[in-house]
Amino acid sequence: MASPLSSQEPRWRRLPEERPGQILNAALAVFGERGLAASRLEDIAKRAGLSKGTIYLYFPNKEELFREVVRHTVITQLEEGERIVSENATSATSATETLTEFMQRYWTFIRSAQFAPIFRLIHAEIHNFPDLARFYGEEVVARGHRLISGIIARGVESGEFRQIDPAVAARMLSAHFVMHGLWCTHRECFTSIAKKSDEQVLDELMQFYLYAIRPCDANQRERGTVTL
Amino acid sequence: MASPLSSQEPRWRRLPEERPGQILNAALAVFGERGLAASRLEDIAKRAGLSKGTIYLYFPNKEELFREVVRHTVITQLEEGERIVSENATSATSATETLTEFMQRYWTFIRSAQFAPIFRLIHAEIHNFPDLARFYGEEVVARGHRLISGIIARGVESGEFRQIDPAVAARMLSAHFVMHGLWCTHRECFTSIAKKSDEQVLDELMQFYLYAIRPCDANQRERGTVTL
DNA sequence: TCTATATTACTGACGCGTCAGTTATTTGTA
DNA sequence: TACAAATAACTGACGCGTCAGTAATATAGA
Repeated sequence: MASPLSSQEPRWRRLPEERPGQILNAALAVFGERGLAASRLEDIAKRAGLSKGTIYLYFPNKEELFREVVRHTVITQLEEGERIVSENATSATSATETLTEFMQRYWTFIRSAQFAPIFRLIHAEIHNFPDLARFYGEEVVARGHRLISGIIARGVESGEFRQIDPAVAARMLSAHFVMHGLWCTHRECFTSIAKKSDEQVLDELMQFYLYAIRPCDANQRERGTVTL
Repeated sequence: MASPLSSQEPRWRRLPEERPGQILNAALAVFGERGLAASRLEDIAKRAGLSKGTIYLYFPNKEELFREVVRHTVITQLEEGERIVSENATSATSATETLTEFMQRYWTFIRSAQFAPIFRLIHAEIHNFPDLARFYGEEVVARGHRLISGIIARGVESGEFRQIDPAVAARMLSAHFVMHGLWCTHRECFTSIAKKSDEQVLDELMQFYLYAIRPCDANQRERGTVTL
């Protein structure tokens, strides 16, 4: 794997700035695969190209490392998400266009390497870390739903979407995306999507959802333009 | 909790027939709370009102116990589900009625004490137990989706539902229900459903989904009859 | 040379799995 | 019916491996 160490190269390099991030990434990967209890600090260290002791220079213990992994990952994703959304806010497009673009972004987020492990971890440890659970519920789920329902509400007002409770519609969208994301992460197990690409699945999600929130007449019109 | 033992009552009773089931139930509860690795056999034993050694009279080791917990729970639920569906098959009702009734049953299943823990466990251990993952994917998810798409297909044919790929529609239904089931299990964390009852959530699910699969004209008509 | 950074070797707690021993129940015998 | 012997069911303390956390040692880099 690695080239044989020339005697010149140091066995390791001092990189105190980069260590926390490296450790957090490695930890997310290992925690995500094995779960908190079954993950060994030594495996995390190996994955980060370090020794176990080094982890303890940056994190007080396994539990705090776990907390930081969740917080760090979630916050990183959140900022990334917010950046994306604010980019889009500049162009004053229709609610449908905004929503479509949002769904595309949302799907890439859901299908990113971080989402599935974090989701699993949070749901697995929700009993043991109520503080993280609350943090996740408030800062991620609720915040995300608020973002979506904002778009929906605008569409309802403009008549692009039917009279529907935006909060409900937001939950439905989220449920679709999260669940399909999880299934796609384990394609090999779930035959119904085994042969479909991420793009195909997204397409199905968008079509289904848009039909579900559009008023009857809009769907009528849409039907005319699309050939089955 | 327990009444003080009268000197007559034995410290324990021989119940070889009932033991496996008791152990499996206790194990599901503990595994579901703590996860596989963090669960101690002694806690499971205590919960079942037994000592640790007794577990080893019925199961070879922790891992096999886990396998059996998943298989047993899943199969039990599956049989229950099938019983319910076959009951309903006798009455020749409309696809909409069948679907509505199915959704009600499905929701009670999803909201049962067993569903959330099993879901968490399978998703947490999917990497470590590929055999269970395949079993779950084939025998539960795929089978369930086939059941649903059968109902949908009938509705499409009869014109009750719009022209939609029944397999896709089945997945969407499932995604809605599973995800909302998980959220409802942790109401305290998810503010958007914190104040809603299970019945309200089901109602929202049904209304949203039915709109999404009905043809435009049916939704038009429906709109007339329902006051918002 | 000095010290912050990293490694390696170690310790102790914890929990799985075992098994010698205990208790409930059944069966045989009077 | 009564009680002893046999058996099946169950218990809980202990051995042994594993791993989080720590102490002692090494090395990069100023």
